Amino acid sequence: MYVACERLRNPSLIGKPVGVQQKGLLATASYEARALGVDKLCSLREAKQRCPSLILVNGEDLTLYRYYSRRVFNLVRSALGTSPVEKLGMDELFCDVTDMVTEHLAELKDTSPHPRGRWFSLAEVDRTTPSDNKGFWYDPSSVCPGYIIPEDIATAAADNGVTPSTEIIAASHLANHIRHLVLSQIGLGSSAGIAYNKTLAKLVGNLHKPHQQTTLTVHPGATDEYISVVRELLDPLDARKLMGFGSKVLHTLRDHVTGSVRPFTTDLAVEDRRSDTPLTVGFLRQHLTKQLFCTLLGMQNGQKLWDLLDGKDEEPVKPSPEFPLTISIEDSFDERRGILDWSGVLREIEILTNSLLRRLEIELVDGGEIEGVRTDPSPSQPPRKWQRYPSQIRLTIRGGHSREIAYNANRESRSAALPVPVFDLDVPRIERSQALIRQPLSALAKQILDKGVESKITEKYEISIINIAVTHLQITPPEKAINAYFSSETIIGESSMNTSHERSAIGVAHINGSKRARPSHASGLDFGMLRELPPDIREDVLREYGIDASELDLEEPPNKQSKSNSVSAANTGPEDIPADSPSERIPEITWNLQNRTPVSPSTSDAETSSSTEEIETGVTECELCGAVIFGWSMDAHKAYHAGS
DNA sequence: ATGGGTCCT
DNA sequence: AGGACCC
Repeated sequence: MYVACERLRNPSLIGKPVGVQQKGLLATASYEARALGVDKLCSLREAKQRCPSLILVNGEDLTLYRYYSRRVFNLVRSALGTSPVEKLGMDELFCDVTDMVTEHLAELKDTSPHPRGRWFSLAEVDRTTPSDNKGFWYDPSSVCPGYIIPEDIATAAADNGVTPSTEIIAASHLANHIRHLVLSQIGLGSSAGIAYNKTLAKLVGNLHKPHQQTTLTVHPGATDEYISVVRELLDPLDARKLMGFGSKVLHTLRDHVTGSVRPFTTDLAVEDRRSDTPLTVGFLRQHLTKQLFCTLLGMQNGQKLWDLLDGKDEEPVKPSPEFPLTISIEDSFDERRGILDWSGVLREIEILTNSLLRRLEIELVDGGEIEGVRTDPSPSQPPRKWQRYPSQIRLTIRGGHSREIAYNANRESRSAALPVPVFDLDVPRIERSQALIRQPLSALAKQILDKGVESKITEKYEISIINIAVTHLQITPPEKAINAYFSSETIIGESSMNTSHERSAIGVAHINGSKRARPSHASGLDFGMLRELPPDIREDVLREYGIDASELDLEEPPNKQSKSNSVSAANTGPEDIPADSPSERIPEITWNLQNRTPVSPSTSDAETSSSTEEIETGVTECELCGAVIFGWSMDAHKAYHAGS
């Protein structure tokens, strides 16, 4: 999906081997690149070595992908009306189309046959799309578009007497139509799986990847038909392909298998499992028991996972809320960047905080967001109103760069109330960021870092990840804060005491960082950071160093690494989308039609050819600046406004 | 591993 | 607050 989005921004990438880079790692690669031997998640070095022609794009900034993810989500939701649509990550959706299909089939009863086939009526897509998007024709005699499981069902239906249900056929055509909608209106290709539950839909959706869909027609009614088809499908698979079988679960199961099965078996197949062969679904079901699952994995979870081995899954499609539950931003640091003194830590936290506040304005403020992501009800007057108010802020730090730390190990987090004044859009963002550092973030960082004995000795912190999250998004505005959060005036009361405390903490860190040398001009004062501090804090720090602020010309950068440059390079740069970026194409969607009726997930990648009537039709005028723009580049143009 | 997310304990 | 899972 990332490659597909990049191709919408830069069509010259179409058809070429493209890799998306995040730090030293290849986050994903186009199918062309995969054909040349490049794997997802391999190191950059390995990728370049295996495929010298690989074109790399940096994908550390997710803004573009979030934007298309939102658009696809909104498009699918609007097409499906009240049907639940659940997002899984940025590029997969589950859809429970039970009600829609049921209504469709009910309507069919009192409709006479039509030469064009059957009309499937949809919810209105949205006001920018042609009216014929309120439904589509399909030919029920074509059975299901794309691949079908079991394979012979289309041809041998008459023999078997097993024919796909009318509902799964309708769902399959619906999936096909939605995929067409996403391609034609957004320019992203996709694959889909259609089945009677989430797990099976997701599973079959991954079977035929670029731009295909797969329908598993059998209903989990415990019939012999269902059992045999699903076992044939699932048994040979690595259990990791089932949702919920993650690394811990499989490790637990493997430990049990290698420990308890080996002593009393000579089965070569079992011996194999001890080394590296994957645990298959069939092996687990045949050699383990439900009771064992419950013992090993917990009562509830064990039951659920055990049922999954038979393709049984009752998980509902949970409608994803319009706004996420948390919004977070993070950066990772290697050995070169990740050895920081206290002021370095604060500097990185400030950069991240500023990025986070920018994102909150884009995603939570109505009137300030990228057009098309959420619709603005009255373009004439900009309301600029917060749609959600996070109430907590959390700082997470992962220390250490050693190879052998387990995934997610060493992460520590602390959270605090989010000060209400961050919502004041009249205050410049950088000031609000700095206030957040002062106000809870530096204290949270201290709580996490100053517990490390080692760091106290060296005055250096070994840091590999910093993450800042806002959580508990509320619809109702918080109580109005009593001011002074941003004020440089000293006021009486608790808030001024807190502030004062934090200031002195910053000053101390500086002194320690310079090996407690005499505070002087030549000592370890970080001028770059000093300039970043709000003037009142800066004065306090200087006072601790015994420096008269008037001796310094802080407006003149001591070196050319001015702070605003570094902020821009580290975080805002990639968000500045060129106004003349060309058009689009692409991604992966997984989506799903669920339970009593079909589910489908899907994923896929860009494709090259024609995506688009809509995309290439004509010229339109930008609502914001009046520029006349080709339709296909309007998204990028608007993103340009949003990012500036 | 990256830069995100969700839910459960 | 951390841990498991997902992309």
